[in-house]
Amino acid sequence: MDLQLPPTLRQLRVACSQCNLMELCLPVGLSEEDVARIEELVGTRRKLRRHQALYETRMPFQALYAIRAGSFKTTIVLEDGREQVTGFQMTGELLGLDGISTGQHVVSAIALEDSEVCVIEYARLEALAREIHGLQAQFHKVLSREIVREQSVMMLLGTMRAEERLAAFLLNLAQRFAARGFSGTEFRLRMTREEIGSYLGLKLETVSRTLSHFQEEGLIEVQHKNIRLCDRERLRGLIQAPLSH
Amino acid sequence: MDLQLPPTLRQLRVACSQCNLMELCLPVGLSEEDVARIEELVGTRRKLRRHQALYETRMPFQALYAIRAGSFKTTIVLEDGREQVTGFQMTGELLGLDGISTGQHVVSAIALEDSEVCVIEYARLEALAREIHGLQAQFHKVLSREIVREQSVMMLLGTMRAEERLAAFLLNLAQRFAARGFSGTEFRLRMTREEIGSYLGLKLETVSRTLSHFQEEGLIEVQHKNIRLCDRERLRGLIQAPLSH
DNA sequence: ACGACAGGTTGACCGTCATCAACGAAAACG
DNA sequence: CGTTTTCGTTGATGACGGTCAACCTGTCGT
Repeated sequence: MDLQLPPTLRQLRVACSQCNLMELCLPVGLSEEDVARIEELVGTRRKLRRHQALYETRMPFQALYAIRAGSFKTTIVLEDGREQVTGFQMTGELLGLDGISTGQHVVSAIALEDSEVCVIEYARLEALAREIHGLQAQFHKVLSREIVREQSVMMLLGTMRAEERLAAFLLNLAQRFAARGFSGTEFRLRMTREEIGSYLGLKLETVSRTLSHFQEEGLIEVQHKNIRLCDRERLRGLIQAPLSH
Repeated sequence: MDLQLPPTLRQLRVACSQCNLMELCLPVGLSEEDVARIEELVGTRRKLRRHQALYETRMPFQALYAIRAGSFKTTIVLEDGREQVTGFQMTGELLGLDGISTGQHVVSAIALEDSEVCVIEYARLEALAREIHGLQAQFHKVLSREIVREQSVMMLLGTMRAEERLAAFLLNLAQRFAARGFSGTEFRLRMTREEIGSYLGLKLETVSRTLSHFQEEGLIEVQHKNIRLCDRERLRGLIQAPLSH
């Protein structure tokens, strides 16, 4: 599969207004008129193969990326080599927000499968946000939403037990798949057990064991990377009432 | 101590340009001219007693708050009552960023001591940010910095052991005190062991034990809430090389 | 299509930190 | 100013999840 598309195809820009991700991406809530104006934001698009880095720690920050197709993980590494997955991103979500702070990327973004992103040059985004109130508002919401998301991960890592973490993780994935028009009860994990564990502060063996355990309990069905949620309610119950504390 | 100041004193607005926190707060990097313009941002100030809430979960979001004096913790609670401290904030830092996303506050902000904040009406901030490029840039950096901070907490909670967490916590506090012109080697904790533990994903007993252990090792001196860092280098070393893994 | 390797599962054992408990000290309250 | 409550320390014990290891399966690359 060749990533170098012929020039004609390459120029063929899929306008935001034509994109089926509009409700999930930056243009949310903008008027038709404003959407037309922000289309100039997306200069180019970029394709990535599985395992390829969109950007890496310490690289200079210049652009944000909206995921058009595929999915990513973001990771941060300690000096001693320990690595942590800080998030999994799906279509419509924005990558690169961490770079704004210092002008250098803090995390690395790695494609979990062959993927494509829209490149949003940050300087242009700032300029347009000064002109289009709706864009500014939406961008701030995206930033704030990321703050909130990370807070709930902190909650998960700080207070939850392994079962609860996995349950919360699966339900979160399900909800995001559903928001994208896919099944919220049956889906395929794009990441390995080790990546899940890294995100949840668990070892891969614990992830594997806990998934098996969920299956024995009839909560889910697991077959490799294919997941099927059989009993959402009980899964949800797991989070709220860990062990009748 | 009366919180109701006489009207004259109440009106007496300490302008941003006169505030000694300028280098830590929103005006960072702005021209004198621009600073003059953003002074209209701070409509009022608000004093809080120890343990008083600046805002709480689910309260409608309307303003951000810049800490003028004192310090805060932000906490999030799960339905089952479990609580987690998501951050400790000091002078010059901004509170309320979590509310932008949904228009409701997600966390609660509680004063750790008698404190004072500048109220920054969010609508005004957005309007001014559209006019003053430097303010927009700075605000985005603040949002992004919070994202990055939370990522390093995720790293801490996900991969570090109790000793490492405490060491990282103390060094971070020290650095922030130093940035504010206070001693970076001797300071007073504003929070309880339980709050520290909640933030670090540990129980208060573990926090207490680990601090005692650090003291035995000659790394720090602890007396109640007073901390003195005796050997920053070895403390730092603890984080990078946990147990020669 | 085949082989090599990454990814996943399961078991046995062990370490870190949580839990329960008792005590002591400081600080907040009237 | 004394009393009560909150906060902190330390000890004993145990559980949860980490570690090490063996084995299996699917997938990727050639």
